[in-house]
Amino acid sequence: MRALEVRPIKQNGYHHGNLRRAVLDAALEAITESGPAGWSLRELARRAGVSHAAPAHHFGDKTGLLTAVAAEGFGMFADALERAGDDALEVGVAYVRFAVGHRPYFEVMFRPELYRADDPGLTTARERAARVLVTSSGRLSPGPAQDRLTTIAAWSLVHGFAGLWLSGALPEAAHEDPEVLARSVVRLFSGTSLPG
Amino acid sequence: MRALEVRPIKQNGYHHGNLRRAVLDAALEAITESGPAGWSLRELARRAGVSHAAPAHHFGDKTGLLTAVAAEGFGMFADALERAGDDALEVGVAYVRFAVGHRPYFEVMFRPELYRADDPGLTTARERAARVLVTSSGRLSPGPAQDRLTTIAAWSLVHGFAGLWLSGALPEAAHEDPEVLARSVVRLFSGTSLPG
DNA sequence: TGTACATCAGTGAACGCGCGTTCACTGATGTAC
DNA sequence: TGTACATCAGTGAACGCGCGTTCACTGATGTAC
Repeated sequence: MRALEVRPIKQNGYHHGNLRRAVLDAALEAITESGPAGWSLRELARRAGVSHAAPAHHFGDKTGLLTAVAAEGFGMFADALERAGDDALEVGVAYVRFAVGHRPYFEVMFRPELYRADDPGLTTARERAARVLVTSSGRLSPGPAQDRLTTIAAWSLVHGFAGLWLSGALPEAAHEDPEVLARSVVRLFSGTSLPG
Repeated sequence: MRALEVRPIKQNGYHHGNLRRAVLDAALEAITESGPAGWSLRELARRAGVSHAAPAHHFGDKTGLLTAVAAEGFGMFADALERAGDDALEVGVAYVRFAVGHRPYFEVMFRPELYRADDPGLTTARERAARVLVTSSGRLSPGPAQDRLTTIAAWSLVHGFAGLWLSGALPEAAHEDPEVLARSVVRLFSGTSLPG
């Protein structure tokens, strides 16, 4: 499952050239509108303007397609966290930014029952993301014995904030910038909160 | 949608007596196995041993059924949080305990796109639960200006922990008691963490 | 440069199946008298 | 206590539809010579 593979775009009758990408994009669109379960392979084919058998040709079945989505998502996610560096605050904010900015990916990534969690590319990217979380949160730990708890707490905090935001459970915050709010929340947690 | 209504059980041919409850229980079972989207009304009818038209008779459609599940879930959830009292630690632990112990309810409750979020009974119960969260977390706030942030942070923490636990994202914790681990995590957050 | 051929991405017709919905019907229950 | 009737929960046959899957086919591309 080489999710990030990009092929040259050619649109001449047979040999679409980028059908795999087109179906993935249709899937992301459909997930945005109806969630990871509210559509069929035939609907994706319709959206992508290809024959109804084409998605199965590339991905086998829905699970294969969602595995590709999750793998691509974890790759982008790991990149985003790594770009945030070693600082726990920035990594936390990047976590939320990714979830809000790449909602269809995020919605699939943390529902492993939707895809094949043992996909090698996916696993590698997920571990890469986890490494950033462990490293950055470690610096918040009051002592080595609390390292693991601190990582779990920091991860829970940003993951929960993202989930609550995405589900609309924070209605009073609907018109705030989620990134700004997340920054305040993480700052409060990490004990460097400023008054006001 | 009076989700908590209980009728006398009578099992004599026509007039099942508790068909509504039977279909709801079948739905909870199906959600446990396949998530909130991986089944049909006809499958629930088969599970409950009633005619295939019966679920629609009671709930209209899938959305109606999931509204009943969410309403019942929020009712139980609010009860559980209220039982935990004013203490933020105990409320946080009760939050996680509910999520882990009533997974199919929890999985529906925080996906409002699955149900009619304006259902009156549901709304009332949800607000009741929110009140407990606001009240208990307020006692952790460093000052009135941080009350709201503190509530969001505390809520995010336990919500995120529950989500990560349920999705299996904390594999190294798979054999620990989620309630014990949650207690440690919340304790760390609330600044009363004990060494070890 | 030209021809023959293997490969394989993508097509589209055909299939059987489970779905939600409709609707006339059944029969248990409660109530009126 | 007995009878007639209205109500309505639940049934089951029938429907049209979209689904995933299969499979013979098409035609663009790359390669060998």
